[in-house]
Amino acid sequence: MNDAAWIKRFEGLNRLPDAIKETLVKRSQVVTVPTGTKVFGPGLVPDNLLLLVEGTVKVSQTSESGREIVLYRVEAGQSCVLTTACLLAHEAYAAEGVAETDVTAVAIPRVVFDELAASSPQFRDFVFAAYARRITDLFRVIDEVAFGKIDVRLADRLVGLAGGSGELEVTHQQLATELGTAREVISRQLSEFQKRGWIRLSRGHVSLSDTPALERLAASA
Amino acid sequence: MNDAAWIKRFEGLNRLPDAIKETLVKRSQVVTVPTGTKVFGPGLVPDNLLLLVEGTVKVSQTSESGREIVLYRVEAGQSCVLTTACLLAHEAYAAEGVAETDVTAVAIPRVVFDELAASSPQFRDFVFAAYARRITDLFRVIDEVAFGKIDVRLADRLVGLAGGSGELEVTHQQLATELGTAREVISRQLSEFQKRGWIRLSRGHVSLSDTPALERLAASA
DNA sequence: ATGCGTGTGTGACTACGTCACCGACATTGC
DNA sequence: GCAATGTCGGTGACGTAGTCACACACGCAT
Repeated sequence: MNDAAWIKRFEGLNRLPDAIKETLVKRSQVVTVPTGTKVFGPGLVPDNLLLLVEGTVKVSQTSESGREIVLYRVEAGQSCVLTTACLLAHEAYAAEGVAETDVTAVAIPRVVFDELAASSPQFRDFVFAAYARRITDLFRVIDEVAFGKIDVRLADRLVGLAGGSGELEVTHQQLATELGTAREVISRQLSEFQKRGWIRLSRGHVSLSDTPALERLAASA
Repeated sequence: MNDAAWIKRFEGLNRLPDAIKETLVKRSQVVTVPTGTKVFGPGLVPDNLLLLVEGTVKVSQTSESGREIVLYRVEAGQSCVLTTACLLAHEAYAAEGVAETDVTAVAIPRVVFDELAASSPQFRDFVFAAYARRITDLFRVIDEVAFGKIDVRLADRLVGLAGGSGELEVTHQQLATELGTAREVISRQLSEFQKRGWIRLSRGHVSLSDTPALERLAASA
């Protein structure tokens, strides 16, 4: 019962009454999945709500034509809440989630989710706040795809993905997928960034040498 | 109590127990809003969930740059459910909803919504099913904007907007807004359709003369 | 008729996406 | 070591979509 520790990681869950916390801990299960695992996706009717304790899950969508775009990432302390809609509506899911790192998560079974939603206003708040966040993310994606310039979007993504180190191991194709564009477009844009001295390129590797410059470009959205 | 008639219009609400139906009818209010009214939007924290009995609400998003794109429409028998996330998460909403026609709707106050969510599994199902539908819509928009060709998207939209009559009163600019693109692009595309004999154009008016052709193009998504 | 606001047409240009292809590099098996 | 193979990245030519700067057409009010 003392692994209730994970609850602290989740913004909205602290406020839950102790009785509810207990149910949550007792009736859900801590699971770990290795990098690359498909957490949910078309054909997989999910029957758990996942709360990510550690790691990140990349949620992306693949169109009929086979092209792919990253919708958002679920980070530690967040939940795969959009799956709940399908979870309860028994619908197939158009997007798929893949573990980008080794992931530790708490899996809340459908029935438990439903009980909690019934019994705890705070839990409902938690769920709807998570929804609001994701939907906002989707709105942002639509805005960027529809109206954004790729140099700006790419700069933004590079900074976002690099984290503190300024080093990232990605292929041009992977970056193209992030933004839902073509590999060549990314290649050319990266060359341009390199020419300006903002990054250094090598096979499967990008290293940011002038992060502020990239941030400035990204900010000019 | 006999205006409970509207409940029948909503797919998921028929299954509600009578007691719940009664609460719903008693504690919500039928409202009518005229064409053009802003139903929700940035700066307006919504405190009602609207169930549309009659009319349609157009939900669109405007980017910082002032460009606009239509996200989806709420039709009779559906609900503005995405607002509930903000409703309960107390967040501002990035999108705005405008009554496209005179609208009759049932407004469920926040507290009633919360009570129903607590007390009725069927109501929760209804809400999450509505969510699933909207989210699916958003995914479709992303897919189309990112990977779709405008001729296809335009053909699809023309057919969708025209309804049975095959006549529609829209400016090229409005169609551009529908798809999140530029007026010139629409103008040229419409000219092309006209050249092929699929439509006839006049100021502020489009009349579909070969709907099947448009549908065929739209289907080749 | 004159003027004005809104809606539409057009050409030149830029940005992005597509296609076809080639060469560089890494890995594996020999 | 060398060759075979697969992945990754570079490049030119081209097509489609979005941008910019206009000019013109129509409807309405004065």
